[in-house]
Amino acid sequence: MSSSLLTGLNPEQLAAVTLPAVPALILAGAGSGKTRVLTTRIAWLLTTGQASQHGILAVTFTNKAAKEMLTRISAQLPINARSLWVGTFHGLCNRLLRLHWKDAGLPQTFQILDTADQLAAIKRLLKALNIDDEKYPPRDLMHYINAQKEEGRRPAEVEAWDDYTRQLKQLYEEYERQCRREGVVDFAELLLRSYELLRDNAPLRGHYNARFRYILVDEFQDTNRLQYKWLKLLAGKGDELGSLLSRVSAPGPLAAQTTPAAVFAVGDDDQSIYAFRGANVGNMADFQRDFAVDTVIRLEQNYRSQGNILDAANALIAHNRGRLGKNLWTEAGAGDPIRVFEAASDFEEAQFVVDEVKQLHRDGESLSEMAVLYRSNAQSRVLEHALFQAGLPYRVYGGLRFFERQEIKHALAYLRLIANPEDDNALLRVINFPARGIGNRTLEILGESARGGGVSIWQAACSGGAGRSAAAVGKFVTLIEGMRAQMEGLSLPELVQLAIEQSGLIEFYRNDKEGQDRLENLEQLVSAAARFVQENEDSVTDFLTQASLEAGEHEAAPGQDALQLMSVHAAKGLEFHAVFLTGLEEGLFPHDNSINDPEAIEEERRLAYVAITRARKRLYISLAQSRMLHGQTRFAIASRFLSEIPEDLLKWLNRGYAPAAMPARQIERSTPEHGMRVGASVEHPKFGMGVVVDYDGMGKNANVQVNFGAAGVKWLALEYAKLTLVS
DNA sequence: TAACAGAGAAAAAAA
DNA sequence: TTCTCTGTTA
Repeated sequence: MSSSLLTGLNPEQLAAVTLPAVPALILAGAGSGKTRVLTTRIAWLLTTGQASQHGILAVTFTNKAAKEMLTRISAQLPINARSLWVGTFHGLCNRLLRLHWKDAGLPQTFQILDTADQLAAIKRLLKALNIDDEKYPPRDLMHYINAQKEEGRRPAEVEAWDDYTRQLKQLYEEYERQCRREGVVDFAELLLRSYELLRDNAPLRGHYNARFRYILVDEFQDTNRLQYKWLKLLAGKGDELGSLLSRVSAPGPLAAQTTPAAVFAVGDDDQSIYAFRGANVGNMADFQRDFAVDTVIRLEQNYRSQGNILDAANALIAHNRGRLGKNLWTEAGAGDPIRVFEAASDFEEAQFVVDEVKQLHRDGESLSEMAVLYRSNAQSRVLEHALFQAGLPYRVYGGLRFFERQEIKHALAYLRLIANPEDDNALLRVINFPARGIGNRTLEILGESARGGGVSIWQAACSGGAGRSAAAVGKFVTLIEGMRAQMEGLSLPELVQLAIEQSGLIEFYRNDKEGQDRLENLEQLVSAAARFVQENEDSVTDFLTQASLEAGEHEAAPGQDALQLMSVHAAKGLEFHAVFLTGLEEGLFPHDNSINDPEAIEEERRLAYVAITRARKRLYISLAQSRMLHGQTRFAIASRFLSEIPEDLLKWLNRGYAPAAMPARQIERSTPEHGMRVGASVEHPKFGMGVVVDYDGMGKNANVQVNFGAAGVKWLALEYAKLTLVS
């Protein structure tokens, strides 16, 4: 049985899959069969009887990855999906907290705030405390609080050195109080609370240490500090502070005496592209040190891309310093060169993509096997326009997901309110939606009376005293109580139906001339609830939890064969026959905001590496000399990343094109006497290559403004600056 | 209370 | 350019 499981694995994959119970770091390059190794290892542990379904925990970052893993395992073995702990960090923490809500100090039916809910809660807090939100922008405060939690710090552990930080700390504390009062937890809290639960409860920790002997981690390079600390605790590696605490509070035999679980960490430092949201690549080194890892396996054979594409990726990423080190190779041939197109404008670039896609499609490639990637979502507009004109079907990834849509959030807020009237967030969301005559003034009065009495807004609303709008508020209270009275004996989908009808949401969107899509989404919500009770229990809390933890897919409904448009971030983990990597310009990719920070540049480079390694057979790289950005035409030079790819791998499709062949659109200014027209390429002995952005003055007073990319944008006096015209 | 106009900002994103 | 937020006006 296990022999068939292992056939087709290469030596490194086989070694990883069949490792004994030791901590191991698997450096899995792009396209090296990482998911296969993870799932086969689980299947192998189970079939050889080394572990029971009970004893394995596997953690990922996205629901998609978790589902994929479960699907693949069950294709190899009959498993009980419930007894296997496979899920996202947040999903697994939620599972722990639901099981041990009492020990964790949470109400049994605690609700989960997503980012938008959290921000709303913080705004409300600032208003209640009368804090100037100019001085303490809600968004900044949210980041501050989340950052503290991700470092594992409660307000008591936060250092404050001046009035400003003391205030931040104070606000963090008030925010926690508010969450506790309302019975809600945010995403970071799921992690932190679950971490503290294990840290402070020695028997419980001992139980899970004894249970999960095998812990597998996917995308390890994306873990943040708290996630790593959580893993350490769960693996029985203790936490200096934690074991100290438990030694004081629980003398006697310690859980720390159990042998640590075998942590199988799979990651790729070269694909670490989420530092901006707290990912800490340093966890890979920490892991090796803390767990005394002496098994590091490199998966370097790539099964996805052809040679030239891999060579380009390897050469590019070699410019980063401090890598753990890896070099992808393939048995496939070199394949096509990388096609490079330098367009005069973003319009021309889009047209190029359209023409090539059409050609490939004519040659028999399906559109869904082709992707257009860009650094920032704003770039999709021009592309979409050109694709639309050409009548090519396309699908854009990004934007709002199903459970993030306003109509869905409104409907869920009614459900939340029925389930828990103390939920001020939910109440404020819908008390006047659809409009029922309860305005700001009324809400202020309600808010003050709630605060004064130390009660929820719901209770304040029930006790009347809402000023002139008392009648409207009373009607709202009656509405919600009416719904709650009727929910007895209703199934979840029936309850959803009831909520969207009686709240007036359906009627509101029916009368709204742009509400058609929203109506359909509300209907889909009822179907989603019906599906949920088939696959799970008929529980409102569980449904609301899933809605918070799984906001749904980013893509538009799949239907016909369509070209895929997405940001490079969104493309991670995917692969395509042909990839168009667009906008390879200084200032865009790498982005302006990264240009002065060497670490940020390295992350941009890893991002480019991820983009390149998405392609199987064909890779196109394009750039535009001029581009409409923020309503203005900007000129840029080619990205440094392009010059970091060996020339012999590149095939320039239009190098040395005649400016006359450029579409009329962009350069309307005539060429000045010195020849440095806007858009011209120039070279400076110190600043290197640049592009002329503007000029003024004549003769001895002539100045030109040049964008040198990395060296910045500079005004230079032509008389003194040693500028030479290149093109 | 709701609609509207003007100002200001604009990288990426999972749970 | 286009979206979001805020303050003003009907």
